[in-house]
Amino acid sequence: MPDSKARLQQFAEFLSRTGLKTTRQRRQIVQAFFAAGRHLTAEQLYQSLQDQDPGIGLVTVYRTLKLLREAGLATGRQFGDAYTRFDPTPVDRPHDHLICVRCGRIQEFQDPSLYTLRARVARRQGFTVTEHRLDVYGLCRDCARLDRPRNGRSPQPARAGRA
Amino acid sequence: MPDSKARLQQFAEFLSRTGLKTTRQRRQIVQAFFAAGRHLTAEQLYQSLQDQDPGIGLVTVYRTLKLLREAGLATGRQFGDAYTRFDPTPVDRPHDHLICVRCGRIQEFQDPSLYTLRARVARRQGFTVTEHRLDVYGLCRDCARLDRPRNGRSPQPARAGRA
DNA sequence: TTCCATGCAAAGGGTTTGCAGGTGC
DNA sequence: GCACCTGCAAACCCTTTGCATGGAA
Repeated sequence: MPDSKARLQQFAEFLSRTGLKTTRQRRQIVQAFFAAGRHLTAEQLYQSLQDQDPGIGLVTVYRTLKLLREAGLATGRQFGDAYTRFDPTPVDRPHDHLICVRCGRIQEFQDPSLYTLRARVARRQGFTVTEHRLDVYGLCRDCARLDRPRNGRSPQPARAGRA
Repeated sequence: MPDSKARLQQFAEFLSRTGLKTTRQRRQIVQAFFAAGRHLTAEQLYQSLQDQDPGIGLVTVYRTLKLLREAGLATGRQFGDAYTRFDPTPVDRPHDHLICVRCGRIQEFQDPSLYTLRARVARRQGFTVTEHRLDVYGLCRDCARLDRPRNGRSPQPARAGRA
């Protein structure tokens, strides 16, 4: 949670600029969002707020996340399960994801050469790139280790259901 | 639709191997699926079948697509809208996607250096890669052209709602 | 003749919307 | 005080499931 203050500020400005209001709920949701880890679902964010203020509805969380996206401060992604997961934007550094198909763990990585590739592909196809998303699927170190000796299935199964 | 005969054959084998039955509906759905373009939604596949046989239900299309996935002959992807889109598998060549955020058009590309990148990233993070998925978002040639002179919004808006 | 398959209708499940009462500004 | 907000419940929408009838083997 580096410059979450600045982010809160940005959101407040977005609200007043758009003629919207700063409410207790929005403040808390946005604060919790920037303080939390990445890849949160609306439900998870909602849960994390219940402790400090049970009077915040899931619906308001959804609505606030929508505003955050409109403000350019959040991005939504889907990783194959039914949920939309949210990240702060602009993210501290652009990154992509490694997803363990066994335990559902999500690791991040960045590789600059991806931008070269992206530009090359776009040029060839007459496309103007604005963004991309790369998901790499496989087994994380722990799950790969468990897989090699034939161990039953172990780590927590992901709720996911990739094709 | 190169070896769609072979694919039909594979599916028939899968069915009998699993103790399932080859029905008129399954034959038609699978045939239409392999004959059709890529990235079809269940609904689109269903529509394309209505002409030749109105007696095929959407539910059966869903069920058959599920079987195709279990047989390893189809893959499902989500591109940011609510629908799951289906591709024949193993695909003629591995490919990734360029998605126009304006008109929803989907182009394909392949770039071998992606595999190098993927391997490098995995090695660094102790990950064992099985597959990946790269979606590049932006404007296709036509939409970019329409965007430059300030033209209202034009081409068919995607039903999508990316973050 | 035995299961499996189909189609309809209804249920699931994440997300959005309508509405009546609250609350920033 | 006028909009905008909130929370609840209900609606949405794609997809799946229950059930009674039909059909492959």
